[in-house]
Amino acid sequence: MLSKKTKYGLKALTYLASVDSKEPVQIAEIAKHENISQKFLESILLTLRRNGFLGSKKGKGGGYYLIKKPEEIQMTSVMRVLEGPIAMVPCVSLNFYEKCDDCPDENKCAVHKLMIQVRDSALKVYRNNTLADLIK
Amino acid sequence: MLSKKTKYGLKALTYLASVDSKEPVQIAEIAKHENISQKFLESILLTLRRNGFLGSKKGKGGGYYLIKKPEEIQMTSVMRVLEGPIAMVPCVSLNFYEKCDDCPDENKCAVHKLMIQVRDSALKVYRNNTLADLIK
DNA sequence: CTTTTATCCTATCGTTTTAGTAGATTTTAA
DNA sequence: TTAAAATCTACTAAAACGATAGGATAAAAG
Repeated sequence: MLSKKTKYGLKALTYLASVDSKEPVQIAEIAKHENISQKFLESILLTLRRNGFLGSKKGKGGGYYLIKKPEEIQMTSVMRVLEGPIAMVPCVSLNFYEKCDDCPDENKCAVHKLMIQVRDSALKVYRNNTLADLIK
Repeated sequence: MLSKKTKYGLKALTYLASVDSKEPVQIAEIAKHENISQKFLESILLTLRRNGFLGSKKGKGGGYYLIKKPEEIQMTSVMRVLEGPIAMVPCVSLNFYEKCDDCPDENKCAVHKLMIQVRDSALKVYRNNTLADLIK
């Protein structure tokens, strides 16, 4: 299941990409437009800012804005920041690899074999989609 | 993340497929071989039996066995029973569809657009793999 | 018919994750 | 100096996860 965090984060990003203004957009506006709890969205935008997707401005006239162009924002990186590993098991994760303690030999593991394929197919989709693709 | 339930269920199925015996295999044997808590595995095998993947026999010489041939067991159906919907959001699920209450128009939703692609790519993999493929 | 072996079933439980909420603080513009 | 906005810290309710406990049921062996 996709977490609400990821879902809301993606919606916020696409909203920012679609308004395409040089002026910062306020949390309240995004929350209202996308039907998201404002307080919850706050924390999501914060992590997006800390991870280099958004810039912010405080005080009156403040808000959030995209730092990069939508065409330059790949879904792989967005998903990794919001949702975590793309792989469904740590033992097939490229960026968050961990060995299974119950599994003596990865190469003979059926779960491993299947999840490698699932990971690759998901990666293909995420690499193929930028923020710009999603707002077309 | 793949749940332990699904992971263990898959391992149990592949073990049963690989021993390929006409005799039922006991839970204890599977649990030991795959390093799974026996009690936990019990409940997993039970749901696999209730969903038509396994047969069982009680008493001495009892245990579990595959009902169908490994070539006939598709990963789509296994995943749906153990893990639930293949889609990451209910609004793109084929078998468990649900409308999002926050989303006014699915066709304009970026999350929807992306998750449709992810679902299709995962489905492709699961449809492409039977239990027999995983033990090769 | 009794004992043993194994599945079946229901209930419970501790931990972690999720999806928030509350409230005070800091920064900026007017 | 006041109002508007993001920032930060802490807390919480509910659900999901990963089991565990203990008895019920069924079948086979003696």
